[in-house]
Amino acid sequence: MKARLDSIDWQILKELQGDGRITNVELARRVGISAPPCLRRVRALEEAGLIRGYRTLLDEKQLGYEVTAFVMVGLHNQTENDLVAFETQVKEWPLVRESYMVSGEVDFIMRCTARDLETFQNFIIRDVTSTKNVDHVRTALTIRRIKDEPNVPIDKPEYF
Amino acid sequence: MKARLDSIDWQILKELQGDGRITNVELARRVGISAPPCLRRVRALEEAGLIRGYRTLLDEKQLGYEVTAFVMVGLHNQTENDLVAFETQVKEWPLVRESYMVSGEVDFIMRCTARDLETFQNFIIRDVTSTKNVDHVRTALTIRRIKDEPNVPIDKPEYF
DNA sequence: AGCAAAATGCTAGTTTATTGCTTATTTGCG
DNA sequence: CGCAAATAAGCAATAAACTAGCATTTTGCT
Repeated sequence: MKARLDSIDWQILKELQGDGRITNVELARRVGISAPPCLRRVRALEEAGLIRGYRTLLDEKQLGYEVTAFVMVGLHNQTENDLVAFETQVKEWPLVRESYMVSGEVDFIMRCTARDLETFQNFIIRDVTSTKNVDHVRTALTIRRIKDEPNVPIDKPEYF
Repeated sequence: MKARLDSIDWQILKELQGDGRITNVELARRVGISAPPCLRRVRALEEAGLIRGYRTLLDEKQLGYEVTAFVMVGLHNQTENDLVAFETQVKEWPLVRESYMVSGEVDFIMRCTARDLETFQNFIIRDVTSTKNVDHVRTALTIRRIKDEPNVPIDKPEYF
């Protein structure tokens, strides 16, 4: 595992973020080295966990998932046991795509996707609100997506 | 553009979601057809917009981005003009990775990433709260990521 | 400067991507 | 039901990419 990333590594990460299916040859060309060392760097970045994986983004609407919503949950008790218990539950709910434990007025924020409003409402009523230790649940249905650039901005590394 | 997806298309999407860098040969093998028609299907899915793109997921922490937070913003006025004005602003903030307009107690939810807490706080104070028409701002710092599977669950399509 | 470790580029063999073409399958309609 | 058109699949061939091994260069340290 590398102790530190040089400017070529940063460029590699930047290019890969923009296009996860770029060929290694093209990637090498863009960052200005030949293909073999480029591939070795990518493998090393994967190995080090800096690259967590490669994903294909799909259009949820077109696939029949009409509803995206945020669900904010507050628990009654927040001992480590309570938190882990809720986490375990969250992981089992297929509607939950992303979830974070947060500080503030709520304990968890979850981004959920459902085929339709009814499915979502059933999920909230039957599953979420009825879960042990859940104090309050607030939902926010998304009306439109404003921005979707999950990428880290690798422009001015300020790092090397 | 295809009117409807068959089961092979669904399998393709499922496999690609799981591994965005799988080779076409391997993908074809998994879905049970030969490589050329498989590639043609993928291209068609891209063309139709069902595949929105390919991304590489990076470990933000390791890259020096310590802070991930959700910011919920409510506006004073919500005419279409006001909303669009705020959206335009959101798109220009590099800290904002994802943003949705939502219904409920707040108007916008944004997922933000910053190098450190100070950067984030400066962003909130200097940029967000001082933006025209912003009524209230609530922030929730993430303590840990519970789940991160942005993928649509393509298991029981109930669709074809 | 000089050595050791690490990284690069080159070459070549293998695998994959991609295209044109033919055959098979599905679809729609009489 | 059966035919014709349209659609999709498979095959073969070529171009491109992947990847391992090796010689060379660069880097980091004393």
